[in-house]
Amino acid sequence: MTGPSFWSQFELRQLRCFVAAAEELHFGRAAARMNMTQPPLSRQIQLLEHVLGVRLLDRTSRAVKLTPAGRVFLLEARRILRLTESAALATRRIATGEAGTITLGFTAASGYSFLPRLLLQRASHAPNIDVALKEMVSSEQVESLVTGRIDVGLLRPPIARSEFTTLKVAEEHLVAALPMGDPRLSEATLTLKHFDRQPLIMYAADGARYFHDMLAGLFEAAGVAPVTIQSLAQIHSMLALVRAGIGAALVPEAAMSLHFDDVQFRPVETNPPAPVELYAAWRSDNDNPALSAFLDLLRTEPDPETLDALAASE
Amino acid sequence: MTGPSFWSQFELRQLRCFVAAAEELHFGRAAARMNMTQPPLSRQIQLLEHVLGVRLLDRTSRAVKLTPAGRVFLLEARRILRLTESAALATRRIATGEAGTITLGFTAASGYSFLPRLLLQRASHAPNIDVALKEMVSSEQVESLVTGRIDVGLLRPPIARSEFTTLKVAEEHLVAALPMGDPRLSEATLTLKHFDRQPLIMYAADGARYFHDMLAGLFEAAGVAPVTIQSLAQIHSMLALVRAGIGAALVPEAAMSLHFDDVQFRPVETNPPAPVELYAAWRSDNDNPALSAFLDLLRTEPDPETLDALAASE
DNA sequence: ATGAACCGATGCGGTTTTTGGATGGGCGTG
DNA sequence: CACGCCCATCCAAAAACCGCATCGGTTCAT
Repeated sequence: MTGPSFWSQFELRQLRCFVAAAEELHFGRAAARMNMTQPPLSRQIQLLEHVLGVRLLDRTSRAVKLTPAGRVFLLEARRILRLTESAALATRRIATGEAGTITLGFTAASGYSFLPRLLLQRASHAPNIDVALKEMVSSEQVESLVTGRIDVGLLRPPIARSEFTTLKVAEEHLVAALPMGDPRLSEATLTLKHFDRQPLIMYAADGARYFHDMLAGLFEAAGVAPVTIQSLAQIHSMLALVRAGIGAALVPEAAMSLHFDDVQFRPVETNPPAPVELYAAWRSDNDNPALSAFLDLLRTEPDPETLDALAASE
Repeated sequence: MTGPSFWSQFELRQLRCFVAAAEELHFGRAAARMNMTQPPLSRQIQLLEHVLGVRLLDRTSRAVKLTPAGRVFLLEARRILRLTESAALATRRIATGEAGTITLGFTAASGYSFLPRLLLQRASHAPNIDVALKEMVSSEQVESLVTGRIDVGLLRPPIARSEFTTLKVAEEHLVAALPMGDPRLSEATLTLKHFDRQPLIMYAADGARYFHDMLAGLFEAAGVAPVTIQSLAQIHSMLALVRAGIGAALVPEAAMSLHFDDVQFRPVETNPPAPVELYAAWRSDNDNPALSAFLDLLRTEPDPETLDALAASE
C-alpha cells in the first residue's frame, strides 16, 4: 500500500520516446532511434498518456497519427528537451569557469581609471564572465570578502589577512589639483616643497585612511608642513573645493579623468615616484569557478585596442 | 556491450530531488518532502551531478550549500519543472476541448454578418478556442472538409455528403441594391415584379452557383424575366457595378453591412421570405476535441451583449 | 577533552520497474 | 483468402530503486 501514484509525473525518457514516435510516426523506427525495441517504447508512451490522461497518438495497425492534443504536446515536449540540454550546457560552463559571475568591490578612486579598463578587457577577453560591481571603501571590502559578499576587492593597502591572496594591479603617481589662477600653475612639475605652509584639501583620517597616512608620511619625510584647510574622504568632493579656490589637493592621477572645470593638474615629484598602490584581493579558498578566468584578466597587461577604446571614450 | 551511457541524460525525478534539496539545504527534510528516505535522495543527486559532470551542492556533514553552478542549475531546473506542469495542463485542456483550434472555412458573404457575430460569441463564451479562418467558396469547402484541411465549413446548400453533419445557422432575406436615382427607391418594399425586363447584375453560374440557381428559380416561379447585364461571383464586385449605375442587384441582407456610397437597399418580398440559407458542415468523424465546444457556439442563440457590441462597431 | 547529537554517504537485501523476445490480433494488400 | 505490416500484450530476466542499518566526520554541550 504505497498509495496511488496520483502525484506521479512523467519523466524525460517518456518525452524522448514520444518525440521520437511523433516524428517517425512509426513505433519500430522510433524504438530503433531510441536504441531499444518496440514493446518498451509502446509502454513508455502508454505511461505518458496515462499520466497525462490524454491520448497523444492515434494508432491503428496501419498508421500512427498525432491527435490534436499530441500536436500541442509535441511542441511542449521539444521545448522542454531543448531546455534540458541548454540547462546542462550552461551549468557546465559555469562549473568550468567559462561563464559565471564575479562580484567585485571597488573603491571610488579605482573606478576612475582602472575599473573601466578592466571592464573593457573583460568585454573582449571574457564576455561570458559577468561582473557585479559594488562600490565600498577598503575596510568594507575586507569585511565583505570574509563574509563572501564579494569575490574580489580592488582596494588600498594594508591588507593584513592571511586568508587572502593579493595582487598589486596598479601604481599611480600623485598629481596636484590646483585652482585657476594658482601661481604654481606656471611650473610644469611640482615638488612637495611647493605645498609648504600652503592651504591644502586633505584626506579624512577615518574615511580615507590610506591616502591620509600616505600623504602625512610623504610630507613628514620631506620636512614639509602644508596647512590643512579641510579634510574629506571623497576625491570628487575635494576637487569641488579646489575649484572653489579653497586650496590645492593631491590626488591620484586617475582622478584627472574627472574633468572639473577650472581645475588644472600638475605632476608632483615624490619618493617613491608612484606611491599610490591598488591591490586586488580575494579569499584563497574562494571556489567561484569564474574566479580564475577573472584573475587572468587582472594579470593580463592591457592590450592596445583596449587602451584605444578607452582613450576614444574620453 | 551497450557502450558507456554517454548519451544518458538526467531525469525529472532527479531535478525534483535537487530542487527539494537546494531549497531545504537539508537532505533529510528534502527527502521527507519527496516522500522518501534520505539515502535514495542522496543517490539521485549524485546521479544528477554525475550526468552533468558538475558538483551542484557542497555538502559537509554540517551544512549544505549551493555551488555557483548549482545556483544556476536551480533556476534552470525550476523553469523546466514549471514548464512540464504547464505543458501537461495545456495538453489536457486541448484534449478536453476547453482549448484548441478550429479551422473554419467560410464564404465571402458569410463573412459580412454571421462570421463577425460568431467570433464575438467565441470571444466571450469560449476564449480558449482559437479559430483559424480560411475564405473559400462552398465547393472548395466540401473538398477541404474531406481532406481535413478545415474542421468546419460555413457554406451554401446543397451539401450532399453522407459523411457530413450539417446545421442551418442562418436564414436571410434578399434585398435589392439600387443605384442612386433609381425610381424603385420610392417604394419602401419591392417585389420580384419590379425587376421584370430591368437591368440586373446577376450571379455567375460557376463561381456562385447557389445564388445563381436560387435567383433563377425565384424569377421563374414568379414569371419574371430581368435583363442580365453582367454576371459576377463576388458580391462586393456586384455592388460596385450597382454604384456605377449599371443596374440593380439582389443580395443577401448581410451584404448591407458593406456600406457602398450611393447604393441604397430595399427589402424584397420572396417566397419563401428568407430564401438565403447558410449551413455549417463538419465531418461526423472529426475528432478535434475543440469541435463540440465550437458547435455549442454555433447552436447558441446570439446573446444581447454580443449583438450590442456588433451594432456598436458598425 | 569527551561524549552525544546530527548529517550525509555507503553497503546490502528486497521490491518495483523496465526491458526485450515471443506472440496475438487488426487491417490493408495482392 | 493468405500474407505482410504494425502495434499491443504477455512473460521471464535484468536493471533500477528503495529503505534499513551503519559508517565517518563535524558540532556542540558538558
